[in-house]
Amino acid sequence: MKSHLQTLVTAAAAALIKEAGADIAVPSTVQIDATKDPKHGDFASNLALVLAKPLGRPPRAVAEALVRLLPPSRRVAKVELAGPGFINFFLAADAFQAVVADILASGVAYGRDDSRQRGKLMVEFVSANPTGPLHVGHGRGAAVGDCLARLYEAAGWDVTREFYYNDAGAQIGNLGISVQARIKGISTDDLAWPENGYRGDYIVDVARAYMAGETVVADDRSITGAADADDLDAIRDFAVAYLRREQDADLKAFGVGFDVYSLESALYTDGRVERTVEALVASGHTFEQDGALWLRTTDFGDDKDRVMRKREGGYTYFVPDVAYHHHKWERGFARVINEQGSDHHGTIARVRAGLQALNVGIPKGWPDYVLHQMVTVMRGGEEVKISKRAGSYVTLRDLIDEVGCDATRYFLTARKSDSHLVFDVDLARSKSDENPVYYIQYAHARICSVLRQAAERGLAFDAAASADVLHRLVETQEKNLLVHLGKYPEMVATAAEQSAPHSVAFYLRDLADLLHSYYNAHKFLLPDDPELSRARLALIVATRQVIQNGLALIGVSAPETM
RNA sequence: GCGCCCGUAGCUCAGUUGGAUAGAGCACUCGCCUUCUAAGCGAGUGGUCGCAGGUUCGAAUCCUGCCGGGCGCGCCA
Repeated sequence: MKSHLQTLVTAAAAALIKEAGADIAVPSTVQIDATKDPKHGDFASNLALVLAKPLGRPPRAVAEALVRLLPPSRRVAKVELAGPGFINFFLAADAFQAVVADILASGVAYGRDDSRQRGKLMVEFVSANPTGPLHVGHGRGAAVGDCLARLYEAAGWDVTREFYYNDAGAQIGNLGISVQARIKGISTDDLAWPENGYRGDYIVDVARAYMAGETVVADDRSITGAADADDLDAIRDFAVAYLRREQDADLKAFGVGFDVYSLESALYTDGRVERTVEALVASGHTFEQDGALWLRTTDFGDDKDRVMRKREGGYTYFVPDVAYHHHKWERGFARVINEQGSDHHGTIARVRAGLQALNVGIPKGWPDYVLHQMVTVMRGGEEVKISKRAGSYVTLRDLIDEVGCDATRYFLTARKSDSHLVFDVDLARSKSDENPVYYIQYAHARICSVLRQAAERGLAFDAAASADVLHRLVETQEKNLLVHLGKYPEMVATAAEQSAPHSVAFYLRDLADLLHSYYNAHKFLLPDDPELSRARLALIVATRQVIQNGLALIGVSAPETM
């Protein structure tokens, strides 16, 4: 609808410029906006205001000329001038009603572009190291990252979900020592407890499973406990697999899955780290100082140079990071989105700088980043900080167990990711009108309920019989609903473009709002007027479809009863 | 000190590639269930969009400077 109006207005602008003999270009994208106030029609254009200055004529005069030159359209019922020079479009009723037929015909594909023609795209997210249970912050990353992946898929990208982790470094060594200490009966209160040991209760579970000779199977590895208290390598390998399995279980309970797991250790064993160093040295951007090897990342916009090889030997994490991202590029991902906590934002400039130094044709701003801010968990008006299991932080599992997967996903998705998020546990678990999750799901369940009643009363919905009765949808609530349903594809496209999953949650909240208002104002099952009944059922079935499609994007279920 | 992010109603937050009178939920006040689920609806109260300048037909939105909060600034990851 919007693009149709853009075509009309662009044509009018071209004609006007020609008529005036002016040497200016028609703006490449003519702005057409849905109006806020129905008095201003359905859509409005500010083009006359934009063209007034270059044409050297008052905005109102430009607007009048544009209206005069506007090609006729069956879908436009009326055009008005208003305010300083806005052109307001009033559309014909059937232009809105047609969206119902469109949705019913498209089904789950409504709002989607399933062609995958836009190319390969990777979303790397969560990427937690296997040293403990996932915490709320990982949960936010999982919810946002997975929703982004679904949005990009809906927008026509061929999406790969990737999880990157370190299974070898100092943190993992520390993990092994911690488990070994527990095996030997050392507790966190003892003097012998390792200085930087992981203190959470889950370490005890790992130790017990290892000594019991359990076999653990994670998504990307499996291992059997060797039950040897002195074999630190075996303990470490077992602990990694055990904690990976725990994380997989949490992610599965959260409805999040991955296509690829990448290991930092693999970058060393397959020689990529070494090759990266060689390539960077060959680039001429490295130098030796204080016994260390540095990369002059300041040549590429970083605010200080970075060490690659430490004085005592061994590479900093920066090198495998560059190697890893170079590999992503080689794998053919023209677009990569790294979803991370904003506390890591300092790494962005140096990774991009390292990739530029390689000089292999990677664009300057590649890869993209979506950062999320911290999550504060509140219960009973107070901040919750401690989980028994993890020791020092609230786990994702805690939240799922307490408020459920649906509410957790909704609350972690429904905020702009670069804003701090206050997760109110009491609100999320309340089964009342205060809770937006239930509000949206209730709208869906209500429609299902009406359809059950319809079947019982012999008014069962029939898509084929509804196509030619849509002109009966003329009430205010029906118009509002039709307009909002028509905006769904644009919402999906914009949310993907702007990497803004929260707009899906807000759209659904508004859609549910319109449905509930409609429900309270009008009846759907009208034995005395089967034609109107068919039209209204078609409208709410279309609404149900869009609620389902939207909830699917944020990974929240659409229950048929509540 | 430097860099990034945030500051909008009492609370939690939308709205930021400049558009018409700044929105929603909660809370508060008043109404609505013999009728398809009241987990719902309607009406009302509530704002110097952190502050001060600037840019222009027009600024919550763009620019500059302040104030307040978060995060980062390791030869840790």
